[in-house]
Amino acid sequence: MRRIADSTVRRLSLYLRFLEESTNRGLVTISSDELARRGGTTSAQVRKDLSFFGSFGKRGLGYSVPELTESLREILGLRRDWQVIIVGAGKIGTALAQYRGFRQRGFRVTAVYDRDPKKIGTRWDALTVRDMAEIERDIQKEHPDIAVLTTPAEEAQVVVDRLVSAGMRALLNFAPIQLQVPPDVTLKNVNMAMELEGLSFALTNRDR
Amino acid sequence: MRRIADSTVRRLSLYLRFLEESTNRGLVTISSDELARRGGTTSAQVRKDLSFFGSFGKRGLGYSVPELTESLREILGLRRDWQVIIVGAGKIGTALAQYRGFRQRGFRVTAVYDRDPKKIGTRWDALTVRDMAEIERDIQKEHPDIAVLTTPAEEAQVVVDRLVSAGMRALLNFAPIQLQVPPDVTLKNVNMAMELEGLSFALTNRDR
DNA sequence: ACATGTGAACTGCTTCACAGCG
DNA sequence: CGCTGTGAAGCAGTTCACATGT
Repeated sequence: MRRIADSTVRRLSLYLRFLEESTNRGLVTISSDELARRGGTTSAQVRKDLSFFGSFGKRGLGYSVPELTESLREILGLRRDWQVIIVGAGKIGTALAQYRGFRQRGFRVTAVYDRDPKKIGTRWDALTVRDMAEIERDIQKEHPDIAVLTTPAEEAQVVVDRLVSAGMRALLNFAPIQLQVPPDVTLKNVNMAMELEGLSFALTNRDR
Repeated sequence: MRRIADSTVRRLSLYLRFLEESTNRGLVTISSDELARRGGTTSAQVRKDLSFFGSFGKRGLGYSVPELTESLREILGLRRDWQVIIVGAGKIGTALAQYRGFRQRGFRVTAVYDRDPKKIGTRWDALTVRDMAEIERDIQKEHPDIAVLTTPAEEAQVVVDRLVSAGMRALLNFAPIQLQVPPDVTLKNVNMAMELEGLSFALTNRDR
């Protein structure tokens, strides 16, 4: 398989969302044009994105909603559940741990870590905040798939180094800092400061 | 001014972060190469990014940390404060409203809205949750600059339409849905579901 | 007739490489 | 000599346009 662009994967994720919505509305087929309108892209883009993985449509007709849904789940690796740990039990970590959308999509939060003794042992729903000191042991025992980082920026790189050497290979970073990871580790960033500054730039330079 | 790529603006935001860090470490000058290493890019990229806005460096020397910091603040529109409202007082909205990083960077959360009567009137810090019904009036009176959307996905588009017709021109959307806005409105998305699915894809297709 | 699938053209971001200047 | 600033080249992602299959 040829290398797939990040932008393509993001759009596949969107298409899947529309397909799920279409299923709920009882639609049986959908065209690349309809998928494109909802995703703010073009029909050619939709077809090109899908073409990297195979031929899923019927000429003259469009795509079968259930079949394309299943194909996208397969492509995105969503036919299985993923074990997620959250590192950092601050405001955002807490909010994420309790966020329903995760489990609904097959991302099961199985542990939350913090190093603050006041937080360790606290319970939310079925989760107890664990001691950061135990994280290496736990990773080697429980093999979580994805770590979500919600520590303060100052600690994030140190924590990442620990997670990576303990074996984590997929990280979602919320700390407003660019982390360094080895090439076999996949890192995605959610950087609200950056997005806000993007809005600030747009507002400032609107009428150029 | 020529149209600036989104990716460029995001990097400028990163450069600014490193510059602030460099200031704290007492550095006086910095080279494009150093900026590049921290941002996971190349020195040519750094120089090209900056070149869209002017010449900030000294040949043979590099960039003055305080001068480049100030220039980037200017470019990104960060020499003023921005008024931010949060729409949706759920888990994530609550976490964001209390997030210190916002105010530190000049983004002042001035109001939080929800339509749930049980939440309206609740106080956090200096903020009281306001009734969603009053949002149009408030926008016209208080002229907030940026709205952060943390409503459930089902309600997000309706809320956006209300915000836009009330005059909002910059939106940061946390709902896992692609929103439609007119071309004069700037919309940025933070979509955790999409990032997680990107990680799922990477983990699944790693050894292609 | 209609919508897909895809090579070819195009657009625009990134990288190169070097002239220019301190 | 070192590092910036920048045209030119390279490359990746997007769009076009049409042959193809139903």
